[in-house]
Amino acid sequence: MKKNKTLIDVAAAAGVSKMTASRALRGSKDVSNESKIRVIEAAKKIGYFGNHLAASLSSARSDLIGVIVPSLTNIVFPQVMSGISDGLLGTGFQPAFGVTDYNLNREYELVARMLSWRPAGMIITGMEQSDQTRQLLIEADIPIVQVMDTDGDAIDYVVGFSHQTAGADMAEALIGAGRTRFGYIGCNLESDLRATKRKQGFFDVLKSHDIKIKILLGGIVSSVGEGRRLTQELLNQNPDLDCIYFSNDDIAFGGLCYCIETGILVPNLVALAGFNGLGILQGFPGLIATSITQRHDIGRVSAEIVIQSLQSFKQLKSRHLQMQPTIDLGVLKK
Amino acid sequence: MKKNKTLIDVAAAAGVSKMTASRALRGSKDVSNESKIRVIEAAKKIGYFGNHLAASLSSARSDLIGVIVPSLTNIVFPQVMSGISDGLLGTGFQPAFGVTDYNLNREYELVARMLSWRPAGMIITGMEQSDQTRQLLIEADIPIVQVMDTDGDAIDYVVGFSHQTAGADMAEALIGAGRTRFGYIGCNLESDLRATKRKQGFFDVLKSHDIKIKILLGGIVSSVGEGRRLTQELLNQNPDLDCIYFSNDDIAFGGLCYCIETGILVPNLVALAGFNGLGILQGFPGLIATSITQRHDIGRVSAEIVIQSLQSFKQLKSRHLQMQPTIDLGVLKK
DNA sequence: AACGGTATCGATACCGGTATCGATACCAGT
DNA sequence: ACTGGTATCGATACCGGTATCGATACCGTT
Repeated sequence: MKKNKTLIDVAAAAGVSKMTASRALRGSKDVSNESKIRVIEAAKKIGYFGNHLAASLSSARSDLIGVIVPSLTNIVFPQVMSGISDGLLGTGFQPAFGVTDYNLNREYELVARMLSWRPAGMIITGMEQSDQTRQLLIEADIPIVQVMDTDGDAIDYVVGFSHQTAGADMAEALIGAGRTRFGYIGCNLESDLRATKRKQGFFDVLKSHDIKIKILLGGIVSSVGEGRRLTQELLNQNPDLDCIYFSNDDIAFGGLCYCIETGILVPNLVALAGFNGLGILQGFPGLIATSITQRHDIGRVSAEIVIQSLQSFKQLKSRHLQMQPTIDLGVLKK
Repeated sequence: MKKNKTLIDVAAAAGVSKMTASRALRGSKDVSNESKIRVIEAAKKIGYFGNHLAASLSSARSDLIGVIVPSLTNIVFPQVMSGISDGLLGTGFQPAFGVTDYNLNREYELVARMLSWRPAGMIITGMEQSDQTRQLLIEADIPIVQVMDTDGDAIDYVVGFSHQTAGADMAEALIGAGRTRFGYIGCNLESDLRATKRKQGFFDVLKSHDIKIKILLGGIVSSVGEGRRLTQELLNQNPDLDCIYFSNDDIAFGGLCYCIETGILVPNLVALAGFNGLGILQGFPGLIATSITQRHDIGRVSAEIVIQSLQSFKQLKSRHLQMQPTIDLGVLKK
C-alpha cells in the first residue's frame, strides 16, 4: 500500500518549497535553472506524477476536451475520434470520450457528467440534442463544436456537412448516370437521424423528377450481413430495379456481395450506392458509388477549432465549416 | 459569462448548509426528507451539476476507469471499448479512453496522464508494456486488467486469450482440412505484437509438420485493399498455394475479393483464413475460415472484474481469465 | 551610499467539494 | 426529572495543487 507521491514529497526531496517545485515542473520562468533541474530529477526519482484533479480544481482550468459520439461499433465514429486525437496531439489537451448509443437521455447524462469534469471544450456529434442538453452546453460557457452534420440549429461551432444535400447530390448523380428505377435500403433509421436526412434529400430529388422508389427498411443492426439479406429481399420482390441507394457503405457492400454471388451484374444491371467511402469498398474497387466523407479531417479540424477558440480572445471568423463529401460514382461514371 | 453554480449556491437556494446540500445530493441518510427534497429541487432549479474535480480530490476516490487501446481505426478495439462501456453501465463508473497508436512511449505518457486523474482502475490492452509503464501501474495500487492477450507476464488481472495458441489451433485445423501448401500474409507486424504471436503459433505448428510456408508482408495499413493487393502478389508468385493465413479478417477479406473477381475458387482451389470473426465476413458467409474472438465480452468482463475488485475486499479467485476464440472453418469443414 | 529593477523563492489563501466530529433537539425509558 | 439514544445538521479541517503577493538578495546606476 504505497501512498501516492505529492508535490510536497518532491519539494522535500529537492530541498525547496512546494511552490518552487510546482513552478519548476510546469516550466514557469520564476525558477533558477539549478532549482528546476533539482526538482525535475527529484520528481523522476521518486516517481511523481501530478494530480490533475487538484491542478484543475485549483487553476479553474482543465486540459480535457469532452467528446460525445453516438456509437463505437460504427467505424465512422472511431475514425472521427481518431482525427480528434490527432488534432489534439501535442497541444497539451486530451480527449475524453463518451458514447450515447443514440439515446438522448444518456446523452444528457453524459454531457452533465462530462461538464462536471470542467472540460476546456466539448465536441459533440450531430445537431439533434435535447433542449435540456443544449441548455447545459450553452451555460457551460466553453467552446462547443457540433460535428458531422450541419442541418439544424447550431449551438456554437459546427464542422461537417449537410446530409440532406449529400443524399440529394447522390440522387442527382445517379439520375445523371441514367438510372430510372430506384430502390432504397436502410437500417436503424429511427436512431440514425443523419441517415434519415440523407434519405430525405435523396427522396426529395427523386420526387422532383417524378421517380418512384421502392423502400425496404431493416432492423437496428447495420451490417454487411444485413445488407446482403435486405438486398436479396428487395431484388426478389422488385427484379426490375436498376439502382439501389443504401443508408451506408456497410449494407451497400453486403448488397454487392449478394449480387456478385448470384451473378447479378453490378453496375450494369443494377447500380449500388452507399455512403461514407469506407475502406471496405476497396474489396471491389469502383463497383459501389459512394459519397466520400472526410471523417478523420472533420475530427481533426474540430479539435483545432476548439484549441484556437481557447487560445485567441477574439472569436474565429467562421463558426460554420462545411466539408461536403465528394461523390465517387466509380465505374458508373463512364 | 455565467459563473458555474457551486454547492454553496444550491445550499443558499435551499436554505441549508453546504454540508447538508452535499449529503442530500449524494443520498446520504443523515438528512431529513424535507431537506433532501428542497435541496434536490433547488439544484435542479438553478441548474447545478457537481464538480467531479473537487469531489474526487476531496474524497480521494474517483469513478473513472482508465482504458488504454492501441488503435481506433481497427474496429476490434472500439468493440472492446463498447463492451467495457456496457460493463460499466449503471455502476456509477465511467470509462476514460486513451489511444497509443502502438507507440510504447505514447503509452507511457498516456498511462501517467491517466493516473494523474486518479482513476479507480485501469484496463490496458496487451501484455507488452515497457518496464517504466508497468512500474507506474503497479505503484498506482489500483486494479489493473490487461486485456486481449494472455501470453506474457501479468501485472494484475488478465482477460483474453493466447494468440500463440490461436494461431497454432488454426494451423492444426487447416492441416486437418487437408491443406498442404501454405502462404502467409501479414500487415503491421512490427507494431501489432499479437498478430506476430499468432503468426508464431501458426508457423511453429507448420514446422512441426515439416510444412514450408511462403511469406508476404505488407505495410502498416491493414485494410481490405491492402489484402487484395498482397493476395494478388502472393498468388502470382506462388500459384500452387492451397491455403493462405492472413494476419486478420480485413486483409483476408481483401484476398477473398481478389479471388472471387479473378475466378479463383475459394476454398476449393485455395482456402483463406483470417482472424477475429468480423461482421464483414458475412458478405460471403463461410468462405473464409476464422477464429471468432469474443471482443465485446472481453471488454465487458474486464470492466466487471475491475468493479468487483473494487467492491470486495477479498481478492477475486482467479486473476486470469481465458476466453479462447473458437475456430470457424466455414464451408471448409465438410 | 542610496536607489530602482530583476531574479528567485516562500507563505498564505484559495479552488469546491467531502470526512469528521460535535451540537442540538427530540423521544422513550426509568 | 434525568439519562441515553437517535435523527438532523453545521463548523471545521482537510484533499493537492495554483495564484498572488510580499520578502530577500543581488545587480547596475546615479
